[in-house]
Amino acid sequence: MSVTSLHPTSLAAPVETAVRGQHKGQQTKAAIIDAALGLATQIGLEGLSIGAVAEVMRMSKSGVFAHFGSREELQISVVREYYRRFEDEVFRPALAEPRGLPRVRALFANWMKRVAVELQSGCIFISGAVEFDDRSGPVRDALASSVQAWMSALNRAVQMACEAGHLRADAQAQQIAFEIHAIILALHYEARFLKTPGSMARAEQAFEGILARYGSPASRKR
Amino acid sequence: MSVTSLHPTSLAAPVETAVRGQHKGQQTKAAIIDAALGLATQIGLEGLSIGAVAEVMRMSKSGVFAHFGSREELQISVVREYYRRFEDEVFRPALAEPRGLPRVRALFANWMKRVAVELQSGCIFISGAVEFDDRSGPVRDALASSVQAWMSALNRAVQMACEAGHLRADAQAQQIAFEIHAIILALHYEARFLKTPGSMARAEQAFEGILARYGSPASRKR
DNA sequence: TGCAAAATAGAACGATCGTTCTTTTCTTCT
DNA sequence: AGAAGAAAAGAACGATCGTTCTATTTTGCA
Repeated sequence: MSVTSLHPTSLAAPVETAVRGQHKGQQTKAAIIDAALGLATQIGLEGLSIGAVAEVMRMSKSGVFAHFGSREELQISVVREYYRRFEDEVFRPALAEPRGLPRVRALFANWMKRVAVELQSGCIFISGAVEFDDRSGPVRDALASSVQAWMSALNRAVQMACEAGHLRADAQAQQIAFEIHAIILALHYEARFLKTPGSMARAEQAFEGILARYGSPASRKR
Repeated sequence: MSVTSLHPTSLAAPVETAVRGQHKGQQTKAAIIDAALGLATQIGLEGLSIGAVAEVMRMSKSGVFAHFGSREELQISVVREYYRRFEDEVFRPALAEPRGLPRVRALFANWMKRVAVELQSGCIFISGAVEFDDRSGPVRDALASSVQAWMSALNRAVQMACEAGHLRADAQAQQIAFEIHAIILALHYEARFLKTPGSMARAEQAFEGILARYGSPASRKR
């Protein structure tokens, strides 16, 4: 009798009330977004289904659904999380480098590092661009503004390199950023889809070519 | 009585037996592929559904289905048709130009022309690469081999330009082809998804930059 | 410890998908 | 013209999708 009154099994440990001050709902929501991001990098944002996420999470569909209220909101959360990680891995570490060419080099190097990992998993900014390029709505908006934010950060870094005299003063930052972006896209295409060997080295060489072409006359002498 | 015995409405005209020697089945199959290609360029190969094709064709789902036997076969037919048109519009006209730099320029110019049109419709070689990059099966194979065929044609043209002395003899054709491909991918991304103004001009400028960098010392003098 | 509130589960819905099977209509050839 | 065969329609299937609603369980706080 004393045993049954204690409800020993049904009363789970209170999980020390909170992990980093978060309530249970926010924790599992973060875990869901993490799982959904993993799925989305493989099968794309459009292929992302609530049922698949629920299976990975070992939850019910409605349990997952309740955290977002719609599939679109889940997709948007995934986009935002992806952007946050991209910022952490590619953009922020490069701020440790001095302005100008060193920072531009660091940005490209970090980007390449990330792509190297994504050759197995996939990049949402690339697959999403294809999936939403002639659609409209909040998912497309979240995706486009995330990419825009990153692209303009890259632009600023290149611009500073021009102003610092590391790149030709008359060079347009947008042109250089365009060509750097092009290299990453081609690397992704050839390595991930066509599985062409040596793509990483070709991307590196193409980047050096851009620097050589737009390098300032001063820096070209040495 | 004489009227009813004539079945005036149900007896359609025999369509003068054949159009260009093709039987009815092959005609409508070609029309279906054409409609499916139009849909696939907008919503992708994965989004292509038999029901949507049937609606465009004003046919029943099963009527469309019977021509292919499976959705995969329809997708493969679309890929092949797309390749055929790409060959006709981009590759074959460039063969009229003399080998070497003129032909490489023509290939790029034709490619740009096609992309300019595809900024409204979309490119299956790009969207398909994203959709099938970590999948396997006959659709992926058809897609990859089509792209490979085009890429190696581009490679050969660049190689001939090197051998003709129009480009540096020590330049690797694969590297140059990689960088040209990169420009097209970035143009597609920035113009079609981000809708960045001036992308076409940036792509042209990037191409000239490649030629300047890999131009042979001989041709650089003039 | 107990109670309100949050979180999750479960079942069901309408819709769409690819595919199969059967029946009807249209073509083609003799 | 009429028969044989191809082409298309129509209905139905199982599966999966996002979403809604209700019931149950779990959590957090007084």
